[in-house]
Amino acid sequence: MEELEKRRQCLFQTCAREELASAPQDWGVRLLKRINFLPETLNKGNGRCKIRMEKMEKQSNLQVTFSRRRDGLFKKASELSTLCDAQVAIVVFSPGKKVYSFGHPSVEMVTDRFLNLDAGIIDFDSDQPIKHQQEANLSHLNAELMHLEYQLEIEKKRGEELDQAIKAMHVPDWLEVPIEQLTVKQLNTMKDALDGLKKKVEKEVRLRKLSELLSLSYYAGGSCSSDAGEGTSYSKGMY
Amino acid sequence: MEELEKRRQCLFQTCAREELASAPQDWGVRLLKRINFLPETLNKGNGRCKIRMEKMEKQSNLQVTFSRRRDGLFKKASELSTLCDAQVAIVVFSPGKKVYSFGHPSVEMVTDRFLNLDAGIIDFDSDQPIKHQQEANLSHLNAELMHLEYQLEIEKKRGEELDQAIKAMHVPDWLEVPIEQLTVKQLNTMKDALDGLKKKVEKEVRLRKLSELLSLSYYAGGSCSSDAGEGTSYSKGMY
DNA sequence: ATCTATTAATAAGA
DNA sequence: TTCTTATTAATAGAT
Repeated sequence: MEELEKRRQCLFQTCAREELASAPQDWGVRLLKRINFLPETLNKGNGRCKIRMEKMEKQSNLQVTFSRRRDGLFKKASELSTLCDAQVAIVVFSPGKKVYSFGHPSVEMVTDRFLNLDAGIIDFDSDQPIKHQQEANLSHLNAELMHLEYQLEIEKKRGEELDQAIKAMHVPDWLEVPIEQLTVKQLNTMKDALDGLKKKVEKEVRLRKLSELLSLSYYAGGSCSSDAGEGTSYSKGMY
Repeated sequence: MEELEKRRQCLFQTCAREELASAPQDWGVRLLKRINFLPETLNKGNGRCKIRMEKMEKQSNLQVTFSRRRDGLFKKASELSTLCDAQVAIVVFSPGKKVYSFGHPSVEMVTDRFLNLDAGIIDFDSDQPIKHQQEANLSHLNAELMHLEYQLEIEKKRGEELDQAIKAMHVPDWLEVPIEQLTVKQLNTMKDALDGLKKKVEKEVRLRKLSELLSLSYYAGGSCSSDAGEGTSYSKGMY
């Protein structure tokens, strides 16, 4: 087929260029991705897109995303319990007030165990059940704190590294924007703008390279496959 | 380099074979994957392998897998709560008897809600001081969390207002650069710079969220974290 | 803990 | 809801 032949040509030529000199381990995949990328018309369907980690606004998307991710979460939990012989319980309330739960061996079993740990053994004649409760709560909070402090440490470290990297790269003057004076929302907006510009730049680069080769335009048809499957105690209720 | 040459040869030969005749949409990626596969010596490291969904036998692997998947599970839960504004609680017991939990807004809050649904309304009669105490503690924690969420709400609202303002200003001038007049090299440099700046912005966002939560939390410098975190509590304890 | 290569999850659209 | 496609994200195994 001639479309195939065109692709071959394109591949050969690009492959013969010097950009492979520094061949990383996944050079092939990168190269082919780039090639597949070139003709805009080649991509017919929309694939998965990156999303921002914040509340979704569109109700329709939110609904379907909630379903998908809830299922995914329960699947992960199922796998964890299977692979590692762990007990897991999950309870999820959707914004629409529906409740979903997953439990291995059962939600009640796990939460019971957890609550008993958390509240201490409730002795019926002790004169200080309160203390038990408080201590349990305290150690719980302490554990939480330690974890959070650890996370903070990580963040700081990473931040410093990034600062170093940026300093080392001599950012052009026009990129110097007083980030510190912006709000989070502004920063997000800026990030989007940067993404857009970056894509623009990348596209320009691709077009430049392509114009040196040939002006090929083709389209593609194709298929894919998927799989799924699992089964564990999986309850879903509505209230 | 001769390794590169080997790869090229391999690519050319395979590319000339007939197996591409039925070229699917991702033919390139598949092809290159297969090629990377061919010469064993070209694969430096081992990548992810498929695993069977059954109890892992090797203790060493089990331990690390448990950690990874637990983290992954909590991350997914965090994302679910952030994206879909859902309440999520997870409790996990490792085979080693350690307990880990995740909750948004807190494990107690969600399990409470769940148990109340499950068992009906708790009697508020005063013949059970223990219950009273527990409820008092819980309501204390709950109040705290509600406060946090309220603050976040305010912050979000303010952010949206600012976002509107920004949109009204259009894209800043410094983003308008005459791409068409640059060389490929300049474009690449620019791309790198954009990447750097983007990372910087993302980092700033993270730090903002972090410091915001830090200043809100009144437990001895407690903090929260992670790129999805917001008001999510993330606890890990040992008993 | 890090790295790499692979599998798995999933955002959009129909 | 379910299917498809194209990407991003998670993670198994080795270092």
